[in-house]
Amino acid sequence: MNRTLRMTHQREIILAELQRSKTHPTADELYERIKKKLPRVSLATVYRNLEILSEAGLIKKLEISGRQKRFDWDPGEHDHVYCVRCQRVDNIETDAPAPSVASAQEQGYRITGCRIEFFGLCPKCLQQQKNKPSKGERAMACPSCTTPTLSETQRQVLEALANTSEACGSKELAAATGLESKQVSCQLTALKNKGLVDSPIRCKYAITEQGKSILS
Amino acid sequence: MNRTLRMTHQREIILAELQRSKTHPTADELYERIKKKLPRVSLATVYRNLEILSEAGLIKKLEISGRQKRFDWDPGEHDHVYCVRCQRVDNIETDAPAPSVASAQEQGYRITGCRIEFFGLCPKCLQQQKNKPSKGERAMACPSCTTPTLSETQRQVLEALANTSEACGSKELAAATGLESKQVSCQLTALKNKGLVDSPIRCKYAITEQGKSILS
DNA sequence: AAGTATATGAGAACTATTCGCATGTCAAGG
DNA sequence: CCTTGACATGCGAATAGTTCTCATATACTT
Repeated sequence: MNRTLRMTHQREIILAELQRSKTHPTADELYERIKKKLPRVSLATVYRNLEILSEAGLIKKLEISGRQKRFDWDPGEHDHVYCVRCQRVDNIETDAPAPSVASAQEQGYRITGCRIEFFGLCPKCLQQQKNKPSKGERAMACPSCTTPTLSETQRQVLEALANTSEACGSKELAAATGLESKQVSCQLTALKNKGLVDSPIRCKYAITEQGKSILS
Repeated sequence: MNRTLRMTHQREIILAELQRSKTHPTADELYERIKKKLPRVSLATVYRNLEILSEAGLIKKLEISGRQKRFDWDPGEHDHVYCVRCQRVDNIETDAPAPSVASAQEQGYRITGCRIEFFGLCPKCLQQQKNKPSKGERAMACPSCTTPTLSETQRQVLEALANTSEACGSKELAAATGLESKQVSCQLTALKNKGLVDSPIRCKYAITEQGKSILS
């Protein structure tokens, strides 16, 4: 009835690869690395084994703050910091006493443990933020900095905007593109959120550098 | 450039509904409740507004341990307990000092906050666990106790098993069902994991009570 | 009242993860 | 050394939770 764990080749590699990593990788970061040594592994196997190994207590599963799970080769007690920007997770040392179970008023709960997470910006993201002060609040809105993809309509609007020398209103753009003005203003909002367009004067729009570069 | 928040009807209702809840609901628990007052709302609206409201600081988003996000009408500082079994989340009071930012050795991080979560079993789940001592370790393996669904092949195997008076081997079952023995043993494993079948003697299988009940 | 900025509804898309099944492999026993 | 059954794997499909897209509707500002 109680299963016996078998140490298969893939399991060994997965464990080894995790143990050599200084950070706390996600399942698919590991998968990418493992594929180099074991080109035929399946992502499911990686997930499965990480799960199994952590149930067996050989590693630890970190379920930090809503995002992907991460895995820790060190199953001992320790706390973590994570970067709210790039999601990186590191160990952290604290000299505060761990809040004991006794210290909490457990209204009827049977408490079995406690997790402490710090969060903030990692050194790298801190650096980046200093370099580009990120005009306005926009940077916050868009967590990932990947190149945005444009819908057909958005491209049309953006191109029209690229052809004007000065900021112009949505009506002119509607005329230039042949689209309805409702549509245009809606697309402009989307483009603005992506940082491809900005609005130097209320209700006037201009293409940004980023907007130009995406067209080429 | 800086957006203005509009207090729309749906936003009001969402906020009101969250504020009246004693627990910390997930987005779609809220959605279900809100639909009763506002039948045409869309789930996306609920998500969007919860996000916006929490950015605005009117409510708080709880990203606890890997599962769904939950929302808290109280944006003030406080800690939480959650049930590892049913995922319920409650507030918890602790008399331990909050680990200050200073107490952590932030290797290059700029730390902006800290989160403390306790976990364990909530009163309800504690009760349930006492009532059924859950034979063996099986309960651990299957976190959710929902009725499992059977594939066609599994049902065949299970039915064959129901027709035998004693435990039997996979070969006999293969003969009885007309399936290949490989398939049968594979399905047996699946069925065993679901608790519908057990193996009183090594390599002999029998249907469990639960298995019988699922066939009817 | 007009016009712009914002918000919404509906459903598609996306991401991270798990499942189902056929097939492969290991270890023990005849 | 060959079978057998337990345990593993690869693959693709399924799922859950959440976000995005776009047309349309609504709230503010002037």
